[in-house]
Parts: sequence; C-alpha cells; structure tokens
Amino acid sequence: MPESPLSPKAARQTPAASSLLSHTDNSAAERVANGDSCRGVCLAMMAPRQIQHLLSPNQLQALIHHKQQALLLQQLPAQQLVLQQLLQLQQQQQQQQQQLFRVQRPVLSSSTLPPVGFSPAELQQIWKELTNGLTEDKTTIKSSYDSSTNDTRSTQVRGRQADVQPSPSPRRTECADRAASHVLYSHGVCNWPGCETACDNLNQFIRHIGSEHTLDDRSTAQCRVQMQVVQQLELQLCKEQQRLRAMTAHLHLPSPEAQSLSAAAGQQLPDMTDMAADPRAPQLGAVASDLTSLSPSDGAQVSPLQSLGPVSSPSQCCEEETPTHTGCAGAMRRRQHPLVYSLSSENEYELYKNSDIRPPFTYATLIRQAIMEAPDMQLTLNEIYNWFTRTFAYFRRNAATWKNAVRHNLSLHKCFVRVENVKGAVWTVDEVEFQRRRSQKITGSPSLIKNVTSNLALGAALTASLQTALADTSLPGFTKESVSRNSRSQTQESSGHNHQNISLRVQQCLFLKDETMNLDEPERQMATAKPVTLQHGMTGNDQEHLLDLK
DNA sequence: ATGCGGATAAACATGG
DNA sequence: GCCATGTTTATCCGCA
Repeated sequence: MPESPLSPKAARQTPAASSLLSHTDNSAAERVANGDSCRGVCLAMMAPRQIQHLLSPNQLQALIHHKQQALLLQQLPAQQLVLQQLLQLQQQQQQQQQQLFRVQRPVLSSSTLPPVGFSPAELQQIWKELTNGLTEDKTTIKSSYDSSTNDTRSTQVRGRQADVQPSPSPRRTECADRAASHVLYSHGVCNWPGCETACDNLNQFIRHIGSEHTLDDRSTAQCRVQMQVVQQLELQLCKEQQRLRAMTAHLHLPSPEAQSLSAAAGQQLPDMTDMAADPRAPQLGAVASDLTSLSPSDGAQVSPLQSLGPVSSPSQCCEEETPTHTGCAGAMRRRQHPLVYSLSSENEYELYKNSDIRPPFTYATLIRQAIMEAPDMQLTLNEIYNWFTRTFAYFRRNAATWKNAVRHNLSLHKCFVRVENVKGAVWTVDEVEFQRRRSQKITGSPSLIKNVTSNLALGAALTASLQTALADTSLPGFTKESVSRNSRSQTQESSGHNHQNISLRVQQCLFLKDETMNLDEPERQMATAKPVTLQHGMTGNDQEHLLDLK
C-alpha cells in the first residue's frame, strides 16, 4: 500500500488539492513560500499564464509576501543590480522586437494571411494590400479585447493612441531601422538569434540580414521565441520592481528603482507604458496573441489579457497575478492539459528542479522526455525514476504514488516500448505512436484544430511542411528503430503508419511545425533526441525544425 | 448528460 | 518473505 499523508478520499474531496496538494500536509503556498531563494526568480521567469495555472492567487500573494520579507535585509544591493540589468535587457529586447516586428508583421498577424505558396516578397505585397493602413486591424483587435474584458480603460487607451501617437514618419522609421539594425549588429557579428555571422561593416550586415533573415518560417519561429524571452523578462522585471518597491518602502529608503528608471529613461526607447499608447502596440498585441496562440502548451486557453503578452505593461502583467479568485481546480486542470508537451526552456528546467511545483505535463510526456534525453534514448525504470527526482523537486516526495503512476503509464501507453536486454529491460519511446496520440488529441478538439490551422495560415511558415506532407505518400523518416519488441508488439501498427492517410500526416506535420515554433535555442541544445527524420522536400531549416522534435 | 483522457489507488503476477 | 518491476482494473475529476 502506497503511503500517503492524505487518504484518497480526503484528497478527492478537495478537487483543487487533488492535483497539487494531495500529497502534503502543507498548503502549496506554504511550500512555495518556504522554498529557497531562487523560487521567486524562477516563478518570475515564467509566463503569466504558467504562474496563473500553477498557483492560486492566495498562493501567489503568500509567495510575494514571503519573498519580500526574506529578501528584505540581505538583497537590496543585489536587487538594484538585477533591476538595472533587467532594464538594460528590456531595452535591448524592445529594440530588437521593434525591428523584428516591423519586418515580420505580415507573417505574424494571422487573421488576414494569404494562403500558402507565396514568396516572402509576395507575402509582404499582399499584406500591404490587405492591411493598407492599420486602423481596421487595430480596431478589430482592440474590439475583441475590449468586448472580452469589458475594460473601459482599453477604450481610453485606444483613444489616446489615435490622438497622441501619429504614425511614424518615413524618416523616423528609417532612423529607427538603422538603430534597430545596430542592435542586431555588434562587434562585427550578426546578433540575430543563433546566427553570429561575421560582417565586416554595417552595409555588409544589412545585406546579410536582408538576404538571410527574411520572412520565412525560421525567422518567424525565432521571433516567437524572442517574444517569449521578452515576456519572461518583463514578468521578472515586474516582480523585481514590485519586490524592490516593497523593500524600499519597508526601509523608508528613497526608491533606487526610481533612480534606475529615470536613468534608464534617458536612453530607453518607449517604455512599456508608452508602448501601450504606441500605435504599433495593437499590432504587437496581435503578434503576441498570434504567437502565444501558436504555443502547443495551452494556446487555446490564453485569455485575452494574457494574449497581449509583451504589450502588457509591467503593471498589467502584475495585475494578472493579483488575486482574482479564479478556481484553483480549473487552473490545475488546465495546467495539465494533454496538449502541454514538454519542458521548453532552461528556465523551466531550473524552475521545476528547484521548486516544489508540479510540472504541467502529463506523466507520459515526462516519461518520454526522460527517455529522449538519455544518450541512447532508452532508460530502465529506475533511471526514469532518477530522472524524475533529479529534474523535478516535486517528485522527490511521495515516491510510491508517482512511481506507481510512472509504471502505470509505461504499461498503459503503447508509445512506451519495453525492450529486453542483457541486464534486464529498458524502456524506449515509439515516437510514431506518441505522435499518433497527439494527432488524435488535436483531431478531437475542434477549437484546437481551428487554432492550429488558423495559425498555420501563416502560410509561408508552413508551406514546405504542408507540401511535403501532401506530396509524399509516406513519411520515410517515420520509421522506428529496430528494437525487439515485447509481447505488446507494435509492429503491425508501425507498418501501418507508413501508409497512414494524408490528412493524418498533414496533421502530424502541422503538429511538428507547431511544436517547433515553441522551441527555443536552449531547448534545442538540450534536445539530444532526434527521433524523427524528415528528408524529402525540405529546406535545411525545415529539417532542423522538424528534427528537433521533442 | 456523456464520453474521454489523465491521475491515482490498488490488486496481482513475476523474478531476483 | 521482501522488493522491484510490470500489468491491469477501478475510480475520480475536469473538460469538451
């Protein structure tokens, strides 16, 4: 009998607790608040919706309160430093963002995108024709936001935008472009994420960026990743500012934040408050919404406010965390949405490694990730256990419960294949089966299909994948490694996969693309697993994206 | 109201 | 007998 502090009955009588609290005597807030000092920062590194899903408003308040107290006396100088660094980062990120979105806006705004098969230049031209003038676009976006939030402030802000912020003049835009170009070019190297191409001078760099970083799926994905980075930094900045305010208020000190801010204001491009009034802000909002909705994690559940993403001012992002007393149970359930796939960044790894927070992934997903991270993509049960405890602080307790769940999942899901070897047995992942399960999930969710397909209308971003999927009658890369199978052999099924109907493969392909849009560089680096190889009709970038499936 | 997927609990089997 | 491992069934819960 697995020992459990709470009886099953007791745990189930409190639905909210059944997921997060069922194995502890303490409240989640206490557990979080009693954690080590990095937890606040770890939480701050998360996207708002992640935090919202993980912690109830009360828990968040407890956390904030605790961190304020704990850090009060010992970390003031560090706080100032962190804040200054964050401000600098924010400044850089904003500059990059502005450059990126100026170039990428056509492909990133989803609703009026042309069908697939256009070149980037054609896309830009079509976009110009479709969205000549931004007014309608903005109005549409803001209207939907206003109606969903019933927020009269939005209307006021919109009015301000129209009145106060004229469109930038061409000359000003040109200057901004050059300034932004400098952001992406320093020390003779292109600073585009993951590029680092050496350019002797600015002209060469401009030629380089014009030819290499164009409106394609890779740039779009990178832009999206950058968006997430910015989101996280903003959230962290917000929290650090909040903490610092509390600290200085408590100590009756002149606010160093104010000093930092005033100092930074001299150099900074429009700050977040100004961005809200910037006429481009709604576009960024649309971009953010679009990009956020691309996330396979829970894109379908992003609230309008959350969808604003980077456009949200720090105050807005803090408001998201103010207690609204939404049900924790619902949040917990969403947190464990089956379409949440995997750890997506080093920050997340650090978060779950150090914080006693339940990871928002299913057991199956976690097991798969554990196996995929293994050098030979196979693990014994005990090694899987070890990965769980090593990777997640949450799984360092109540071993009997989650180990049972792990075993249960290994046995239950066909995507996990037990392979006998000399020393015993190891577990591997049948990637085809895993993807098939995913496809089934999304097939059964019309809203998700709509969400994904509308984003897939990104067109150029997916043209290659779609065409590949449609052109091939099979996916040659989707073959399993030859492993000896146990009695629960999947051989028949796997051969069947090579002849699955086109729609399924299209969906798989879309899914792969959708997922890779959510990958960032650290994740790629961490991804040792290359379970799928797609070879035909793809660009190098396409292959890279699809290969990095995890 | 219903079905589904995921989490959890638990019984049972097997082998070292 | 104990423990680790693996399988299976049952139940609960949230969601669509």
